[in-house]
Amino acid sequence: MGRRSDHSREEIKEMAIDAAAKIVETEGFQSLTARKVASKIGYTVGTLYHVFRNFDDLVIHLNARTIDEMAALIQRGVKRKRSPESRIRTMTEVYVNYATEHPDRWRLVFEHQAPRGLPTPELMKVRRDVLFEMVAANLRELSPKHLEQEINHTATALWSGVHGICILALTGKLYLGGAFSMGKLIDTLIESVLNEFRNNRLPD
Amino acid sequence: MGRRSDHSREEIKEMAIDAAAKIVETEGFQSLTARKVASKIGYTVGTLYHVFRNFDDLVIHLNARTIDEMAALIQRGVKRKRSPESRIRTMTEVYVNYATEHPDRWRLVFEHQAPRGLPTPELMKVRRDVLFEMVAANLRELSPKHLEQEINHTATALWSGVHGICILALTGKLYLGGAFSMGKLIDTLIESVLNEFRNNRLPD
DNA sequence: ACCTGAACACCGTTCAAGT
DNA sequence: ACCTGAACACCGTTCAAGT
Repeated sequence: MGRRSDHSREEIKEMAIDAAAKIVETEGFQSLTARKVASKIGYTVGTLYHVFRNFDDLVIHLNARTIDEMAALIQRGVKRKRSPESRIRTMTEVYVNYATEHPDRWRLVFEHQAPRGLPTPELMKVRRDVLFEMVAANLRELSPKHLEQEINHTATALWSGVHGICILALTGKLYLGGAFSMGKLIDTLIESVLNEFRNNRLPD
Repeated sequence: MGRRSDHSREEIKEMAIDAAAKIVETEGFQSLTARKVASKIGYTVGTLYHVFRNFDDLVIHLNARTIDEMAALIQRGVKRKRSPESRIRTMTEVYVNYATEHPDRWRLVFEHQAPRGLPTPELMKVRRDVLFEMVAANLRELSPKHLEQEINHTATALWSGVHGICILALTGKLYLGGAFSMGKLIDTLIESVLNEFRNNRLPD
C-alpha cells in the first residue's frame, strides 16, 4: 500500500484545514478529531501526521485561517467608514457578527491551548495583534495628542472588554436580569471608554 | 470485590471533587480524567458513575465549588469597604487575584461546556448571577435614581469587560505593544464605565 | 447494596511494512 | 517517497458478576 501522490503535501494540508473547519462548524469544536478529518479527505490518520506535527498543529492552522477570515471581513467593513469612531464601532459589529455566526470556530481560537510548555507559534501572535492594532490606529487618529502608550492601553482595555461581552454572551453566561442585547452592551462600553479617552487628552 | 461501605455516597462525592480540584490545580484542567480522580480517592471508575451522572456532572460540581470559593473571598474583601465604588474595585481585585492564582480552575468554569443540547443546571445559573448582582447592587447604591434596567445593563457591561481583560491576560492573548498590567487595564474600564454611568443620571 | 473488573467504542500518536 | 494499517496507551461509559 502507500504511494498515491494524488495530492501534494500542500494540497493535503489545505484539504485537512477545510475539512476541520467544516467539522467544527457543523458538529462543534469538541467533535473535532484527527481521524474524522482524515476520513473526510480520504486519507488515513497517519497521513495527517506527515503534514502536521500533531493535532494541535492542525488546530493552530485552522485558527489562523479563522482569524484571517475575520480580519478580512473587518477590513472590508471598515473601508467605507470615514470617522475613527465609526470604524471602531464597525469593527466590533463585524467581530460580534462573525462570533455569532461561527461560534464554534470563534471559540476554538480562544479556548485552544497548546500543551503546557509549548510556546505559541509566531504565526498566531502576529494575527492576534492585528485587531488590537487596528483599534489603536483609530484611537491615534481620534486624538493624535495622546501618548503612544496611552493609546495602546486604551485600545487593549476597549477591545478586551468587547471580547468579554462577546464570549459571555455566546457561552450563555451573561447575567440576564434584564433582556440585554450584545450590541447595546458593547455600545455602552465603547461610549464609556471613548469618552474617558477624549476627556483625558492631557496625561499627568 | 464489591461492598466496602468505607464511605457514604456523600463522602465519596466530596472526596472526588477535592481530588478533581487538586488535579486541575497541579496538572491543568486538560489533564482531568475520571480514572485519575477515581484512583486518587482509592476507588474504581465505576464507582464515580454511581455518584455522578457522568464526567460533566463531576466537572459541574467542581465548578460550583470554585465559584463558591471565589464568591466567599469577594464577600470577605468587600465587607470593610464603605463606598460602592471601592466595593466594586475590591470585587475586581479579588476576582483577578483568584483567577491569577488558580488559572486552571478559573478557566474550567468558563470553558467547560456540557454536551450539546443538555441544559445548564440551575445549580450553575444561580452562581453565575451572584457576582453580576453584587455589581448591580453597588451601582444602585451609587445612584438610586437610575432605572433598574439601566443598572443591570451597566453592571453586565462592566463585569463582562473585566472578565474579558482577565481571560485574555490569563491565556496570554493580550496585545503587548506596551507592557500593561491587568490592574491598570481594569482601572481604566471601571473608571470609564462609572463616569459614563454617573453622567447619565437622567435617562432619555 | 455496594463496588469491581472487564468490555466497548472511541481518542492522539507512532512506525514498520508495503508499493 | 508516500501512504497504510496495526499497535500502543490512553479516554468516557456501561454493566454483569462478585461479596
